[in-house]
Amino acid sequence: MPHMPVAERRSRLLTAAFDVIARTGVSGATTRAIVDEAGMKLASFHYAFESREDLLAELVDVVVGGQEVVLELPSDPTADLETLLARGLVSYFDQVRADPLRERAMFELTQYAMRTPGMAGFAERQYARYRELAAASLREAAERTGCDWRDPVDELAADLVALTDGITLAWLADRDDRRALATIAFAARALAAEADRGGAVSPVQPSTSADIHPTPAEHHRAPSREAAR
Amino acid sequence: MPHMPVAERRSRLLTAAFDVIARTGVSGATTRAIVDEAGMKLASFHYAFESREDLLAELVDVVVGGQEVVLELPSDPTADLETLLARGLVSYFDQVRADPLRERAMFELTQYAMRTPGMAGFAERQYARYRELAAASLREAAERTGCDWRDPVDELAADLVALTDGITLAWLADRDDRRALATIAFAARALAAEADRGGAVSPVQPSTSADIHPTPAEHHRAPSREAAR
DNA sequence: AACTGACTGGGTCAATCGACCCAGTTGCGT
DNA sequence: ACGCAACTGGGTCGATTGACCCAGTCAGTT
Repeated sequence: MPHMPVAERRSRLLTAAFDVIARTGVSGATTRAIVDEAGMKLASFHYAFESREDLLAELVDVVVGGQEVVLELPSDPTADLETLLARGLVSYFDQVRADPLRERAMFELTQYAMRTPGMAGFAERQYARYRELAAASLREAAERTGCDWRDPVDELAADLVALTDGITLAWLADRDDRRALATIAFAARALAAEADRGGAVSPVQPSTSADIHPTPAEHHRAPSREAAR
Repeated sequence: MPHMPVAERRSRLLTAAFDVIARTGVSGATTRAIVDEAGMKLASFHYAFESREDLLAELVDVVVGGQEVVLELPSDPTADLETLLARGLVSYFDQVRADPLRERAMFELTQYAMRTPGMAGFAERQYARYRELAAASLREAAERTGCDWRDPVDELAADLVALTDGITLAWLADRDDRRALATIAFAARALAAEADRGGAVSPVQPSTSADIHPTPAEHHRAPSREAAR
């Protein structure tokens, strides 16, 4: 309603568009729905953006570049590599659970970019970014536990991205927390098996998934944290 | 144009709708675009289907139920478990490469089902079906090589589905054949590590991924076979 | 406090959407 | 060959869409 600089207005419209896309998909993100979500009038839209396509292109750009957190590794000096990876994956999964609509919007935007002629490269860049972040996490995990990856981290990063994608997609479809956590345990086991322990660390032994469940018997429960605005 | 039974007409409209969705997404699959693709007139649409939603619901139903091939295991009595899984995954990947639009349409329909109120269960059923097929493949692979899965196959099936989903999604985004095959090698290694060799089979040893690449150094090349029509 | 350019609000436009209608035509069962 | 139900074709409808316009209003500068 009140006056505000263009940059601010553009930014607000972008987050509003993202929220609308999360709820109703890209096709539901009409100019009217977006300005409604942002609490503006329709004319403000074409003042801030050339067109709807223009906004969507910028949104994809911002979203790809702003992608930050993949694995948040706990600072536990006693944990071995597999446990560390499992904890990191669980923390990622908690993020997904806390805001499922965000993940849906991400997939939606990726598919939109893939099928829009001028934006073919965006989806590719997005996955390159994912791998980048995954590689950083893998490097740090190995360093902390004194392990060495047998193959280049970039290769392994692609494996990690594939696993998180698969876990996320399946969970979005069936919302089965238990199964997702079981797959996370498998993923940690599989990734840890790709490393040699470099120093004097005790050998990695196959573990059950029980020790990585933060809240063991809490299936199908909505997360406490609300979606960030 | 000519007369034909309702069932035939419905069927043709369904496949036409699937093709349109593959090309332009669910939102692009308007009633006019669908009948155009099928070579019919607009009135035929509402003669065969109650509404556009009705067609989409039936399409999701058919697509979920008609899902068949996941892993096609080669009949090689000398292959060990990991090699068998790797070959199966490569054959799946070849299918994806042969008809990428089909996979895109599948993801598109899954997302549509997830965000459409009345069709929440369809996405869940789809993934249950995926796991079912994956479990069958895993069971057969273990049986052929005389191995035993340490955990229930249903658990492992979820892992396999996550991996194939992740591999497919990443490849659709960047079309990097080499990376996809490397991830497939990782997947086969990781899955095979979940089995105990039951009989007198030689122990599974870590292998490089070189032996499963059908065309080792062919990056970013479009597949030779064209999408099936 | 006056001025002026940045910004808003409400309205309009052609295009496209799903849905529907109905007079005409086709081809099957008999 | 004939009757009639199954089916087609062309047109229409209200709703929604992206885009645009312009007179009015606000805020920062002087």
